[in-house]
Amino acid sequence: MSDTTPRLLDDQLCFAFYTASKKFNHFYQEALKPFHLTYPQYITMLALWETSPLTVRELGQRLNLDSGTLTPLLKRLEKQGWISRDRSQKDERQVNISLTQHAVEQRDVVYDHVNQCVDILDLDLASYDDLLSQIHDVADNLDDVRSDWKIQKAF
Amino acid sequence: MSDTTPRLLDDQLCFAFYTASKKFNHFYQEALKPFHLTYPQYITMLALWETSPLTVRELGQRLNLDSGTLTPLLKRLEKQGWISRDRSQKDERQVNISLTQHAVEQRDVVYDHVNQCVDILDLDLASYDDLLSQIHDVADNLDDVRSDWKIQKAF
DNA sequence: AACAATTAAATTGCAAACAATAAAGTATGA
DNA sequence: TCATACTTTATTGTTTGCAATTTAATTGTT
Repeated sequence: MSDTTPRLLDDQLCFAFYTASKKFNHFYQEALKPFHLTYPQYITMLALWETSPLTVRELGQRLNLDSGTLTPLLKRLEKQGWISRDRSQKDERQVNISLTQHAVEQRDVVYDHVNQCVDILDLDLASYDDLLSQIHDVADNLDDVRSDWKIQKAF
Repeated sequence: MSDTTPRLLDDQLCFAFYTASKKFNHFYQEALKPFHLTYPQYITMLALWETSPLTVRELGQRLNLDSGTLTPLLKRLEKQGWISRDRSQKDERQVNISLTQHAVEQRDVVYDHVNQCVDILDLDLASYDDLLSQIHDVADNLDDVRSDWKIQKAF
């Protein structure tokens, strides 16, 4: 992998991910317009439609986001009537995020609409899952390096 | 591709890109610490190390960023001594971005250090380029859809 | 019980990202 | 020439994203 000649911008894996991620964002932003949801709000809803309620911490682990990002995002989702935020009775530190009736009802409507948009992308299932696993591999590698650094720092 | 059962969060291509892109961001953020560059600042420098000077518009086309993002970012790069911003004489609307002497001198230093970090990722060249082209394909698909929507809107 | 250590969420501050708009220069056409 | 359209950059406002810190609650230890 090492090489003396620098890779051009377009040959950089990081830049491909950076660009593709932004384009996905635009794509979903457009697809989600009827529901007034941003993409980060949408994946938050996806996580909650899978499992609900979840604490802020659990959501954060699921989405790789910290409370600094989630707290204001969740306040917006609450204001728009998608979720409710309630301090846990058992442990007052925790805040439980649950779906509103509206969110439960809209689940399939949102899903159908978004999937209809995704279908336009015309990706076939085999290469989709293949690509997915390659991306997960890279992401795992990046995790490993991060923890390596942490170890290095610790000593 | 169409399916009645909703894909779970972890099976969504968009989420894989979203997550991987953030992890790359962390990775480079760490690697670039010695130079006090953020990742978006770094790719801006990469573009300029390839070709310089560039107008703000040309940089924006290269990086898929608009002036709302670039103007403040470039002001920060200027303040830190990496670039200079000068109104074009020929066309007063344009601002030429050029490298400082410091930036020219640091190019290889930055490159060597970052590449050394990337080597830790341990990606082999064959799958790297293969993955790269798959990602470009997906990104191109997303572009097409966006332009389709524009056409739909126009009528 | 009383203290410290840990944990969860919120807050603060900064850098992106982008839509929408404004401001200023340039090009075009009557 | 003059008015209009277009282009380029800058500005404003909103949402993310994250590091660092704060606040409050819980757990552990003596």
